[in-house]
Amino acid sequence: MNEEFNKPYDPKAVEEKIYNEWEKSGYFNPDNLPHADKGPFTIALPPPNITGTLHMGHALNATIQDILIRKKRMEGYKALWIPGTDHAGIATQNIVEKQLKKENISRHQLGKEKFLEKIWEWKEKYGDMILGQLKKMGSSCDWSRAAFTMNPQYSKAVQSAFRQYYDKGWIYRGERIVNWCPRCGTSLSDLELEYIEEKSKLWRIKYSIKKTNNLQPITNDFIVVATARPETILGDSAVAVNPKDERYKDLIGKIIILPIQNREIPVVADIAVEKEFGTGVVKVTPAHDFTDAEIGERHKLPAYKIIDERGRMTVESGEFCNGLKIAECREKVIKKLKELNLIEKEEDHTHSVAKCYRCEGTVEPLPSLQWFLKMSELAKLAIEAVESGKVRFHPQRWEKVYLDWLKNIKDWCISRQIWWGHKIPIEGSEDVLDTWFSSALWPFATLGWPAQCEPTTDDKRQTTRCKSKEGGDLAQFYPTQVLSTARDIINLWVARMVYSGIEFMDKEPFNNVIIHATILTKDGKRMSKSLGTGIDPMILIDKYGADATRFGLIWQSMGGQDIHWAEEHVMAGKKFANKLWNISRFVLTKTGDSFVSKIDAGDIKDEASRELLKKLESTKESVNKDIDNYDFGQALHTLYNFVWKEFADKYIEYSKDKNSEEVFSVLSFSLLTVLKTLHPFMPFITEEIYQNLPNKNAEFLMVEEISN
RNA sequence: GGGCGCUUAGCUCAGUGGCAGAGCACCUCGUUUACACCGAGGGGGUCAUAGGUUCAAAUCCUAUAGCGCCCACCA
Repeated sequence: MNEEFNKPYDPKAVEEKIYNEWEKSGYFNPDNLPHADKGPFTIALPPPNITGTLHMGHALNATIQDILIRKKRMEGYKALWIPGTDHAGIATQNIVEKQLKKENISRHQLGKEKFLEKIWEWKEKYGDMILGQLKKMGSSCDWSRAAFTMNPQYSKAVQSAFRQYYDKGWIYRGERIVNWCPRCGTSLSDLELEYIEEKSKLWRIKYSIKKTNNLQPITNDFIVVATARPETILGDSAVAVNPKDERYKDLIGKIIILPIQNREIPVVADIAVEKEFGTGVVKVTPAHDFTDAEIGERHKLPAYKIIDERGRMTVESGEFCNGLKIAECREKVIKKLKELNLIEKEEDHTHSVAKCYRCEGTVEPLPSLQWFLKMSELAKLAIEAVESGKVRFHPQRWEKVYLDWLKNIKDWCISRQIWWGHKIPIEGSEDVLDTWFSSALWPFATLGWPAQCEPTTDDKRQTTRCKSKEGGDLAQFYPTQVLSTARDIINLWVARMVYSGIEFMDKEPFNNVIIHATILTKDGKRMSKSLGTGIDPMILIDKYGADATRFGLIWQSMGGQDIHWAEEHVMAGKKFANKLWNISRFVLTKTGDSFVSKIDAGDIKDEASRELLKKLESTKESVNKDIDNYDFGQALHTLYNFVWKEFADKYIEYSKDKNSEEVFSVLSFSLLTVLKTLHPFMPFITEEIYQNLPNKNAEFLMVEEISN
């Protein structure tokens, strides 16, 4: 027995050494697996953004995927886990910009070329750091295939995808109201907004009605509109009421004198107006509100762009506020209206405001010339994939989130006015693509699409399809089997991968989607770096070891429920590792040269031994079943219970005064079986113990054969 | 406004029709050579509330309350 086999178990002495041995073996690459006689089993790691380091969610997700990959590898599949990182457009640009700001440099001072160099430097540093952290977790990824969403070959995939959409007429350019982040200076898609509740005011403002002639009696000489954004008065081009609202029936068609601007605008009837809200009269600002834009279109109203891309009032807003910031203009307008005695009432009002998901600045709807991808056909593909059951979510309830979004989808604004990203491959456009445009291609772009394709024409769908070249990765490893990811990117990413896979590869990119738990603080708050409520998985690894950290994460993942993080389960994992360590020492000391790796259960006569083997068998079955159902926590509980209660407390105690070959064989066989079954969950310690067995079947436990 | 999830021991959570469970914490005993990161034993719960179905409800149904999340054209 190895003299390292001292007590207690020390993960630090083991984990790095074992990981290096695994890497050296080459077995993370399925091409090198000695007995992979079953089909390929592929998982594409959701590429972490290069914006920082890994958090608990990444750690949980890496563990889940590693469990699946390691189990399949041991079962004889050509197991491939493709790792990589995402360039994460706006997020990365912002973080590098912040970095520069500390040195008092703006990206504009630096210039585009130099700035992009800085980002590439950042990418090298943090990209490597992230991959290093995945290794510390024990992730058995094939690093030789590591991908990055801005690698040269990946860029080719992005261009091919764009071209194919363009050739089909699904990409178009248009001046439309988009979500605009003045701080980032770019458009955003609907999914890139975060809404937060803000306390504000609702102002009731009097708009006077123009007298047409003296013969027409008018009941009031003004009407009252309610608004939360008085500064947009400057861009009003109508006032609208509900056509069925009896109160305002006579008003439809009348002319209103817009305050401050003194512009004449009509009263229109539109179904978008709710009779019950506010006064039932709404001001219409077609350039700066999505609903108002629709009303404007229906009534052919002019759109005055009064707010510009920097969040300042434009010339078109008039001399009154020209050049002011939005908030300044609001103050000024309110002051003026008060002077004119046009504010009837000012009341407290809470409403949700759209914020940029990357910088938290307020997003302004404004008209802008952008590129769009037509979604109607693509959405159909993604909907069908889930409704037909070809793609399944676990837990299933997330399918609703996916389908609800796809069924109400709008065209996707794919252009961004930032520097870091894939340039739109059209002459004269400086825009880059939404970072999710490239992420959407991940499951096949990482495997060599489109280089490994022979294009074939599909008349039915009038599209060029990819027929994967034989022998290449794409033919061999696409589609992947499972995707495991966080719930907040179901639509942002999962849905887009599904239709992209079908559109370009004619095959869903995966059949099963695991939506793993979200990890919250103990009192149910979001873990956040800025609030200091986050927990760094690397610190846990340092304190308790990677196996214990993985144990703690999985122990708490039950049925996809959110996890209120409790560190004591990681400590339990550390104790369990130590228990296993001592069990192994006992078994190895006791059995010595009699250690056997195979037994014939039928030959065992001893009653307690037969009983243990029965329980061992049912534990194995139960664990396999649970993993197949993605009930990882349940599987670990079952295994833990067997090892500690049945094997250690009962059988090992029983075996102490027995010295028969029969008992020795049951002890050794049970230990080996436990190591194999537990290896996907706690790979380091199980591998280390395996290395100390007197006779073993394989070079590494990682490639030991197990049956399912 | 719509949707989803949760509420079980001090804490974190399993348990989906048949005697209330685990980990941690707590108490008692135990320096038996695998392990004190241990072993043997123990205390502790009106299963959010109200009503219903059933021989039987933590579990199924209805309503209510609280917590959390998501979506929406919240003027």
